Amino acid sequence: MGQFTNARGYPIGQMSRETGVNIETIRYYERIGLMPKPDRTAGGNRQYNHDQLKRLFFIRRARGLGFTLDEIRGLFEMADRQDYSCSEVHDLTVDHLASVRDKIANLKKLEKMLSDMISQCSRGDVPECPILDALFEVN
Amino acid sequence: MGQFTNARGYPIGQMSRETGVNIETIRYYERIGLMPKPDRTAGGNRQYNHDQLKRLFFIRRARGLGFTLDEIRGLFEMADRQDYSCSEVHDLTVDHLASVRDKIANLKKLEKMLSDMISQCSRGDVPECPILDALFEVN
DNA sequence: CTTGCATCTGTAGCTGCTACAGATCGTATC
DNA sequence: GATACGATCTGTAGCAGCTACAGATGCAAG
Repeated sequence: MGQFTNARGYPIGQMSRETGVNIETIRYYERIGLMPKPDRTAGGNRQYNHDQLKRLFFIRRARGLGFTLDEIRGLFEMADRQDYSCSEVHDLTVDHLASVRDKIANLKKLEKMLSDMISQCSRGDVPECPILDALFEVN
Repeated sequence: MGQFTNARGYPIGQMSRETGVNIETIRYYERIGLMPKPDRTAGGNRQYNHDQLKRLFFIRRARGLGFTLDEIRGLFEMADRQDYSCSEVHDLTVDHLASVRDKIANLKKLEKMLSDMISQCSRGDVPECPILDALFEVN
């Protein structure tokens, strides 16, 4: 970060490069009210400030952790209230963790079913395939 | 299954009840060409046959295993060709298994990050929250 | 002044459904 | 035959969370 470079704010392309969030996605976040409407140049281009950069980083990290946009909105509301309580954030995160664990459990079941099916398969160039049979079975 | 009940085919509601696939979803599958266009009564209601019931079961099972609709289309194409080879099915399934394992691995990383964040949290009614801090950190 | 990339708005598409509204079908009962 | 009532019909729009255009401008360097 140069010392004078951002006196007039960051254009959207720089926001994108620094956070790794796609330009179209940044505009999308603005449209749905997750990012604030930034200042504009005389010509109409967006000019972001440092707080907005931090906010976008936050969104990106939270998305990376699998929070939905609505959950992120909730986190911002808590953070924006001066009196938010840490335990609300805690609870939201615990809920999210539970849903992640749930997904893991389901995927593991899947994994077992798929690998069982695969191990039944002789892999020959024949028209009898135990995998297709398993899927076609009516009972 | 009664012996005469389906002489004239299954109406969509029965297809739905037997397979557990939502009526709207069955019509959706038809629209995207995953289910064939069924016969119609004089009045225009859909009348399905047993093959179509099997096909819908197949879709439902494959969806349950996390195959995408496109992958299922691929499986049907293989099954519909008289000369499909079992090893193509095998390979598609192996690929799918790999993507399931990949998802599991990613979710496990997530799980660890979330549970670490949670264990940092004292849960107090204070405005310093290590969870929010972790998300807001710029570096 | 021109070149040329960056950005703009607006809209449509993606996956896999789901949810209407408003009309018609089909069957049982009177 | 009339009527009632659930099942089904078509068509369209919505959900999450983006992504991908088209066609018009902005802006900075040479």
